[in-house]
Amino acid sequence: MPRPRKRLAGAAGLDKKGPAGKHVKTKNTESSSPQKIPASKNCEKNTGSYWLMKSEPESRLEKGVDVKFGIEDLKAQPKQTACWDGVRNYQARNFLRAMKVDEEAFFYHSNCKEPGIAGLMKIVKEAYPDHTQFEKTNPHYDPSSKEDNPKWSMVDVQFVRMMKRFIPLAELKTHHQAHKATGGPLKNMALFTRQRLSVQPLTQEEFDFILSLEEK
DNA sequence: GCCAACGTTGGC
DNA sequence: GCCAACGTTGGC
Repeated sequence: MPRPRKRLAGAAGLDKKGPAGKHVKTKNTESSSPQKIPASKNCEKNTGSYWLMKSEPESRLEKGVDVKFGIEDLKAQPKQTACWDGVRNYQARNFLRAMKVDEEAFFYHSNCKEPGIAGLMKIVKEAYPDHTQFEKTNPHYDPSSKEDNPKWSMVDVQFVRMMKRFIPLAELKTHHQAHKATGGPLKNMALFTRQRLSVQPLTQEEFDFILSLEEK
């Protein structure tokens, strides 16, 4: 996305930085399907999908603007809430549009010294137009997007908690490789099979397995 | 800083 | 519509 990059925007009107855009900008075709995530089908609580969203925790200038936005930055926002702007990839955008309030997402640190999952957040506002696409000085400005038909969306996310311990990418990769060989929950994890996708879905099994790693 | 992966652009 | 060139993502 953009790489994460993102910046600013406060959620709900505050203006601070939001999570940044996380990665991806790109435009693919609108045809990427909005995805279908297995939804559970009942009406209990939390039957929705799980997500993983990437953002860069270390400073990096993009068009002169620092796109840093790590989990500590989210935690520091008013109400520990921020908008996730800057996504400029159609497939990632479609996942943003599929998110429902209260669904949980891992906050993944990318393009940094130690990449991996830093914590948990939840969706507190469903997709709405990403205002940064219309701001000429924003690193993710998209001159092809029109106000009356915005191309890009964002959601608001709220910090839930840090992982009990940071889960490094290298560790996830080790499990992914073992699971590919002998079967296991991370066998098809998007982090490895859809390498550059900054917003991605996780199955219940993937989510639960990753949470179980906290105890090791 | 290098570079592999992969999405986008644009000539034809 | 093909595909080479190019730009971005993001690990290492």
